[in-house]
Amino acid sequence: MTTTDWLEELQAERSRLGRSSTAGRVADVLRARITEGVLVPGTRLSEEDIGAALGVSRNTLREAFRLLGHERLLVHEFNRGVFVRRLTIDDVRDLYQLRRVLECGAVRRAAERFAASADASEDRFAPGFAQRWDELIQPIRAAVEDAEASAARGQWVDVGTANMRFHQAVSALAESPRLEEAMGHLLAELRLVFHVMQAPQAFHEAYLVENRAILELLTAQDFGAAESAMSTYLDTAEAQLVEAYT
Amino acid sequence: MTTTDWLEELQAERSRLGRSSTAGRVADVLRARITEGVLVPGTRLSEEDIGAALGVSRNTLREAFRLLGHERLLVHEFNRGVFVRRLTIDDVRDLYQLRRVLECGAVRRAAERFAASADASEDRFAPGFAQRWDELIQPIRAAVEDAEASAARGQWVDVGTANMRFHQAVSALAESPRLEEAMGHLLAELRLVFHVMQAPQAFHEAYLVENRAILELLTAQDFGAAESAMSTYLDTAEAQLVEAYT
DNA sequence: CAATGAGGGATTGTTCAACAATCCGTCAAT
DNA sequence: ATTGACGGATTGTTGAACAATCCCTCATTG
Repeated sequence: MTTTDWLEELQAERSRLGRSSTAGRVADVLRARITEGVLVPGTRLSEEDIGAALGVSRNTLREAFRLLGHERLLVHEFNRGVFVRRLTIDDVRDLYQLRRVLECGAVRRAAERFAASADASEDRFAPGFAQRWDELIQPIRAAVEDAEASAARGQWVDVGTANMRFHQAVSALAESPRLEEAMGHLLAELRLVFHVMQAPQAFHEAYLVENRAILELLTAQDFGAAESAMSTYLDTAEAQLVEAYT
Repeated sequence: MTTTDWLEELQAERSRLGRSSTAGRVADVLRARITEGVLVPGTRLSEEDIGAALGVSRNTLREAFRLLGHERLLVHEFNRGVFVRRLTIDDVRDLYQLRRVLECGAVRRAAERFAASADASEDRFAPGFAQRWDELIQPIRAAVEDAEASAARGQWVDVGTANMRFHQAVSALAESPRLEEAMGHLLAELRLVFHVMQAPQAFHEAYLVENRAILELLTAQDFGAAESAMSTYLDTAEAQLVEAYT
């Protein structure tokens, strides 16, 4: 192990160090409450009350609000305060429009890079993409298996989070930090919709087999079929969600 | 013109009303300075100095910093201050990776919706997409013509901004507010790279004909060719930029 | 001469208190 | 039922204050 290896390992842990901002931690707490569904969409977050409850100043709290506002979990109305975002049907449609672009795009990028690294002539992109394929889809496989295990135990909220992790892992195939972050924000926003839905079992159960199918297609390196499977998945999910949302 | 029409028009102008936040305006000023290239990447933005220069309090200024930090124009290093973002080569590659997904994805979405609204059976998406096609590509045409006019006048910075508007307009084909916003942030980030480049003429001139070609393909409703043309465009642009950045 | 360690000035992180601006509900008037 | 005015409550913004941290300098040490 050379010196540079040590430094790279340390650099990977740096993110854990710089995390010590009060506003950031406050944002973490609020984000958890929102994604858990404790803070229902539409509720107003009073600066004074929450500041007193968390023991932080109004200024610091406002910093945290800005953070969550940019993640679209809160909306900030001037001179009125911040509210937990309430998504409209158009928002849901837009989110799925973007999911189509991001998730199918990630699969497509993976396919192109796989092909580019298969014939060794053109490896302009990350080297050895095809050789690393088994590791690359490992997180996807883990998410699918977690979802199936949780379903067997009847823990449907865990199925939901595992399902989210599945899609996050698929988007990670593009190996683009910005795409991955955009996908993370998108899924956090979608959670706001899922919480207003009843019957999580019927909703999540149907997607178990679809996720498994997409995983097998990716394992078989059949990218075209995987992309179209993802596309139809998103079509049905959007239709189901839009219907349940009215 | 019925009453509901009036209300919809007013609602469209609401965004112009709520814009009166001091932090937001400060962010606008700083954003302009950054995208103009006056604030060179790497420079530190002192809270005290800028606060005094703009006549705003430190707290308000920090809110503006946070806004621009979320747009990735500034980086915030704990206990050290905020700096104009300095992009690495990996950042440039990632930005183009995301451009491929977003811009090609937007063209693809447009193609799918065009086909869906062409056979009137399935118009689940926005109605009459194919009928509105001429209006939809109008902003793209305007951007191309502006770029050509500015090039004829030798105003190469205007060519650059028109070029940006071209790609923004292409991404707008998906009619997804979130995709459009993501594209806007992406292009603002890319401006940081363009400013460190010399010879704007040689850089932008080559893309005039390519943009025109993509426009003509879109006009002819040849979506497949338009998407692949955009893809090769991004390939060459990325290669050129990566080379110039070393 | 290189490396280490202590000191000090400058900048940021966070809090607090205060005032102006704005919103919202209530109530009276027409 | 609509309009207008009033008052309480909340947010927007500021200025000051103190603690925490960083960065530069310089002396020490081997």
